[in-house]
Amino acid sequence: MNNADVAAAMNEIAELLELKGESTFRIRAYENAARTLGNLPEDIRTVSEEGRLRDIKGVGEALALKITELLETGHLKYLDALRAEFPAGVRTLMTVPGVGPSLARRVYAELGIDSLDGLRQAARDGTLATLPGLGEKSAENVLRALGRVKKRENRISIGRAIPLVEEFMAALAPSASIHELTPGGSVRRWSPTVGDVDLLATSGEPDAAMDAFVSLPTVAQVLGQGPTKSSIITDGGLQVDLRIVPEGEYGSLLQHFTGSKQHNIELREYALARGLSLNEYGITDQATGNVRHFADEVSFYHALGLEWMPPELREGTGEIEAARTHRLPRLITVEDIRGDLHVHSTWSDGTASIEEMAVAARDLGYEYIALTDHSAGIGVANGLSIERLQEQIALVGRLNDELEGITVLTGTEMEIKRNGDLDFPDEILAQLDWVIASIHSGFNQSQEQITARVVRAIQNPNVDCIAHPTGRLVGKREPYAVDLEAVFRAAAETGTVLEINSAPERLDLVDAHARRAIDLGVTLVVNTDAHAPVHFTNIRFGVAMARRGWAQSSDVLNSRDLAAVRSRLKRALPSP
DNA sequence: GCCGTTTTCGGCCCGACTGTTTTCAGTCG
Repeated sequence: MNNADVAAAMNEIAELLELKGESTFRIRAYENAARTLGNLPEDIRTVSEEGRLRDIKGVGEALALKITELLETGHLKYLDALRAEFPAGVRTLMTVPGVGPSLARRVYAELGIDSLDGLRQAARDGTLATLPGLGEKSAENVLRALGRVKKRENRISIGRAIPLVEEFMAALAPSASIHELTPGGSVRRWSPTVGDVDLLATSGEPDAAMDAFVSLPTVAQVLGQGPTKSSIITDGGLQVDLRIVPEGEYGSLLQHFTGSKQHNIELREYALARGLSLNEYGITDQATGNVRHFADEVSFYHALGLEWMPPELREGTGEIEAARTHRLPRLITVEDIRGDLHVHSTWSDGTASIEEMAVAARDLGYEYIALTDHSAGIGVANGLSIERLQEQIALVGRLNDELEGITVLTGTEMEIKRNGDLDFPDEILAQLDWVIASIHSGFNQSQEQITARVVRAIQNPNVDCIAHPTGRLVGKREPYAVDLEAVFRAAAETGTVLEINSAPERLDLVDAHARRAIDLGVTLVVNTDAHAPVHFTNIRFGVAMARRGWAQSSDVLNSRDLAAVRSRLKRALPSP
């Protein structure tokens, strides 16, 4: 029973309460708790044992009792009772876009349907259209929507979303009817995954702009079209919404549709307490009814007495209070990055030579890279033996004599083996400039085993860095069961650096973890794990995760120059 | 069900679009 399990139970309760038609506020309380628990960097069991459940925002007396019961017994009577009211299939009906709790409840209660197949049948044979308030069109829409049932896998990584968004921007930009155009929502916040894309525009002729939008060649289906909002599905299955307001209201439009939902809820509660009501068109003084409009976001936030917040911070995790009290972090930027400390070459599983990688990095303006080919223990990636590693060290020495304008550090991405042993002996590691240790095997080990492996590597005086510390693959593989809190504490104590891996399929550490690590005094490094020169551009995704983790340049090792990096290495530090 | 520089009770963000309705509920973000 870990944080994700407890969060899942809270979410299931929320969905079942929706089916029952319970108070939306009670439902929201469970959803809030689920979201908070899902992002909680600490192990919920520790929090519970130390009697601090009530300190978690959104957890009151009732939820604390339920969480405790869940942790102690593995079950929750309240949830079991709710489950008994609806067959499991009824909940899956709500995964159909357009089918909410009300329709799912009625379909079950009045037609006895409790599966997607049953719903499809009823939509086809006309049964569904017989329900009061529904007609032919509703049945057609349900039938079509059954083809795009909401699944977690339907969210795409930010790495896939950004190029698609750029294509849309390019296709719409030539239109005379569209003036300003910016992506909003999870794309603008650089969320690790994106469910749909919001494009935000100003236009003098919104109808013409919407016509142009829904007529784009990539559009497979038009979900809706109006003067301020239109929605389409691309042939790739991605939903894209276009929102349009007049020029003078662009600031509030951007703010509103950048979200997040939680940020907006908190911002509006903050505004309401000051007699102001917010929407996408402006700020309304509730006493006078006067509406003020804003052409840009900065003036919108200033009108509320708040500093402008970078979109990456807008997740409802304390950013509004920080903006009010002028305590926002000065977030790291891509321009701050001076080198990449996780780079592969053809010596292991990369596609370019050491020199090609070094030259590509230099062309980006970097001062240094660390060559970190895999060690032999990984088995599959052409890992280096001790003999090949020593050949490589010698070659890098010669390369550094020849190369102008960039320094290649010798290094390794060394496997932490299943039994916790490291792949190279200490006397070999001591010859390297930079040592990364990481896990590519034994993902299913217990939390105790995996944590012990990582902590043991951290405690090795020759290990500088742990790469992709949770091993997760976005939308494909859950993190292994490592106790991150223990890892962060060990890393802080020993001066071991933890990586934010920028590869779009990894993004590991992710935002909330990075933030917790920083709070505990850990130094981070943002690397691309480049296996080809083109991968260096992925740095923007890793920097985005760092920004979402409230990281400043001082928190990130490779924002420093080479001399500062060298002096920060573990072997250069006094013993803890 | 949570929460408190109005409150321990009475609030809880806000609006667009659709389909089926003669004024609105449901769904979504």
